[in-house]
Amino acid sequence: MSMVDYDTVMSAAEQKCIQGGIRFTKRRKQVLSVLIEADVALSAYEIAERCNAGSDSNMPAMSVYRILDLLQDQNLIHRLEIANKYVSCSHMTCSHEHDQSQFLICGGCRHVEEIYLSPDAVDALQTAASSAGFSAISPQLEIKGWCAECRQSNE
Amino acid sequence: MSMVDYDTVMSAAEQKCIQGGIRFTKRRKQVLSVLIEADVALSAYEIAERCNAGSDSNMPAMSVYRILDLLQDQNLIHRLEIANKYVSCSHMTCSHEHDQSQFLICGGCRHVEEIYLSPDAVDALQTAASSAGFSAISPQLEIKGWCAECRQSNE
DNA sequence: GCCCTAATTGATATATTGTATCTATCCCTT
DNA sequence: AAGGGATAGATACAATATATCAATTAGGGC
Repeated sequence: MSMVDYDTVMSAAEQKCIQGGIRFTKRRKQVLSVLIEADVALSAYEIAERCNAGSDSNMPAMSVYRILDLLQDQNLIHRLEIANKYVSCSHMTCSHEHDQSQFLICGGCRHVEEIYLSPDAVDALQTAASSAGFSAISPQLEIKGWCAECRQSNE
Repeated sequence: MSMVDYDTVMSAAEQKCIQGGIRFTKRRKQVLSVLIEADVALSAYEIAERCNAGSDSNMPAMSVYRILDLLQDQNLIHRLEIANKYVSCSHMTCSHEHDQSQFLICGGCRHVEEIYLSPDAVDALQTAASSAGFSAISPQLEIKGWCAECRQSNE
């Protein structure tokens, strides 16, 4: 997320919260900051740790969960169910809606990479899902795989 | 799994275990039976409960986890990471290898449906993964979506 | 500015999922 | 029958997540 100016992202986030009818409080800023500054996906407890690292702040894990739910509702972060971890949305400063996002998650080291599937590929998934009686696939796709490093060390 | 004769499946499973150099013990049969007879994906603790339901059997959850790992190694079951649940493999009686399997998981009710993606669709995913530095996607794909019922009740 | 209300946070308890470790038992081989 | 590796039992505990109620804070109308 260091490709976009931090302040720009944070004020875009604030706007989204206001539009969503919620406040962008100190606590919420703190959690979002940690995710924006992290270059990896983090668990809720890891986020709490980073919030508390070397400061007088006392962020309980329970608050982190609460805030994560909320940030997710505002489309500011993504929860990766395969990894049980969270990442900040890479489209926070975009004004238009992003109805699709896709993540690759390494089954070994749990490294997460955001990718962009062709509309055709997404269509193929949607078609397969429809045939099975599912009216829609999630706009957020998680695909497990193996990064080159983990692939090597496992063979 | 009721489409194939239970005994046929179980003896195929036994063969796979023997070929894998492990025993097909009473405990392991018990866990696999529960999964074969279930028409939904089950959590480890749900499996333990079903093992113990109305009998003198005492299957601890810890044993279930151990056995699930083992059955997975023999390709007899699948662990669905999005749902934190397990299903029996629908190809247990096949003699050839199945290097791909795909599951749809409802984000609402967690209903699981096995689907079959076209090789083209899988290729598209693999290509996207390669571009992102992943050498391989998992042979087991999990796609979250919404079944028709849950879709309705959420809108 | 003050009060009222609703949103937010704190605090505690507990549920759920999963791993680690050590001991006891089983069963195959010789 | 004995030895040894595989399997199962038992216990503890780590990690992830939810529920609930009380305390506090912030914003809007007066």
